[in-house]
Amino acid sequence: MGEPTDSGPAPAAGRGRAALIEDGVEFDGRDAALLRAVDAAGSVAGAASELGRSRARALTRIETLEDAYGTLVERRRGGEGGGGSRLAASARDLLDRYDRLQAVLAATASVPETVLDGTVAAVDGELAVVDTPVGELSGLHGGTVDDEDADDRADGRDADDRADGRGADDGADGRDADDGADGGAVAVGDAVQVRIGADAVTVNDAANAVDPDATSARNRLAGRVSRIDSGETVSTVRIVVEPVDRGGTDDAAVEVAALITAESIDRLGLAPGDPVSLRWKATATRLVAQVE
Amino acid sequence: MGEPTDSGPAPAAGRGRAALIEDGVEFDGRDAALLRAVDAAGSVAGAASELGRSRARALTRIETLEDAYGTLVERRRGGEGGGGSRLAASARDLLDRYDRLQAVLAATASVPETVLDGTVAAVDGELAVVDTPVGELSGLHGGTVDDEDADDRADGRDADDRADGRGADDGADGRDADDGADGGAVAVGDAVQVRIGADAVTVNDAANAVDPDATSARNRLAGRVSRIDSGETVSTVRIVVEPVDRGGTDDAAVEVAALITAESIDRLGLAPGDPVSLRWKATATRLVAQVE
DNA sequence: CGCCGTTGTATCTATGCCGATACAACGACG
DNA sequence: CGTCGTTGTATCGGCATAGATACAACGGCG
Repeated sequence: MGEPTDSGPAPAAGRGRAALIEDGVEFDGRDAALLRAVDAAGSVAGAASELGRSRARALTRIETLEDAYGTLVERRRGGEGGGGSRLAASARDLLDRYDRLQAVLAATASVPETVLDGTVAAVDGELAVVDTPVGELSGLHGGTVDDEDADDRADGRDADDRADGRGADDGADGRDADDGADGGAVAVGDAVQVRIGADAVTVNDAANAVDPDATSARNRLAGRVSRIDSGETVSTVRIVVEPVDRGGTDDAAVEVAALITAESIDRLGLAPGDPVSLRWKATATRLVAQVE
Repeated sequence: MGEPTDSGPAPAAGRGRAALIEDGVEFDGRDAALLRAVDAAGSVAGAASELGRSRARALTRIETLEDAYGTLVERRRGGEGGGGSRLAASARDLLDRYDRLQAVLAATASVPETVLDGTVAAVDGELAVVDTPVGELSGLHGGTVDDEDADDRADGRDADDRADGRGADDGADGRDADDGADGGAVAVGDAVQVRIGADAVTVNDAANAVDPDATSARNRLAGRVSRIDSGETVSTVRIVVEPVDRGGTDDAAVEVAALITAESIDRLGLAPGDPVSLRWKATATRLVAQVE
């Protein structure tokens, strides 16, 4: 494809980069490109020359990956055409998984987010209630949902016949040192950031109140549309929410972003100034310990 | 803190690793740990010795980072205690941003997801309609929402007085080579994975139908609760959705995962076998090109 | 003024990863 | 049986990064 003069592991999405990790071995964009090239060329040698990188290195790299991720490439030497290599089914699953991670990263980089600073008011398991300028919001903290039986990873998949080589074994993954912000757990009184992805916020007609008991969306705010940044088919709607009076001095208006389709804007008849009701799930709200 | 015998950049979250990228310079867990150590020790020298790494390297690393991210550490030599270093406000913002990325990554690694294979039926801008075993679903493809004026990055922030050193300039970010799956754009007829995060799916009482015009959530499915994996305060509910009859042979049942709070389960009175209505936003649905 | 611990800066060395190269083993095919 | 292009395997050198070390500059403070 392009000129192979490029270096670097993987530019990936926007202003972030993500890689899978298993057993201490990273699987990054470079590895993904290698597997894809093997798939296309039908041989590791062909893939290496296509990518302009060393064949021997490519082979040892594949072996390193296979030590961590299991069989990825079925290699055969001798025979028709001198031999050749094909991707194992698990390699395709791995690539799919990598692409999904990449898509999620791209999404977090490109989808607007609302970040509110607050203090933890209550902690109950992996859920916490945070006191923010717009009132109490609840969200998730900590990395994992199910700590014990991890690797549960749902996967409805479907009628497709692919093997689901997902689980692997995980292997405890020793070192978890130096990340600073430990696991992500918070305690009452901690200063935290409340992150709300604009793609998680549902906009409702203010008049048409939904029966609160009929939905699992907990967080709720009322506000007025302040601005609509129209894209071709997707628009970012910003809603001004009046801060609650907490006696403090910090009573600036807060703007919450919501990403909705242009069609929905039409359907709801949204325009700046309109009163709307916002709603989003606690489980789509992430709590991040604040630096200071 | 721990013993500095560790190496490697940063194990980060679960089975993934992420880093920020600006101007070709990666900001990873190692850098985050360095900045945090500087903040704690009050000097780069102290931070380096605390982390068990070279002081000179730590300094040059900070300079490299500053070339890309702007001022991060205010250094002062001579004077009381011989000098010292303090984190600039933008460094705290950067750390917060890194932590948020980490949190999102950890979330995608630990939150169940539903992946459906389908084929693109229609593309309209960044939105696409995909034909899946359970009918047509719409979701986002491609990395960015606003391509032109990127770096728009909403940020309600709030009354806090922090400077928002977010925007930077981006700088086009040259190389976007070797990722294989280009940008993420799809075309009609493409085989794609439809990724639905369990934290995006809202569960509604089947009886209590919400006026479709009152919400911006587009995707809708009816099904029955098949299993509830209860966590302490957050549970994963799996809902079996009957496949639509498409004349094909692939008519296995599809299970969709939804992450909801235990409290919501109580409130809705959910139990296996109950009919429910699922709802989630098109903008919370990511389309990923399939490998083969 | 000298002490002190820090920030700057330069240089040498160790390490690890990658490309380059070379050679053996393999097995269908002509 | 020889050819062919591939998979294995080993070794060498280049290059980038990090650690180690050394020394100058700085500026409060005793």
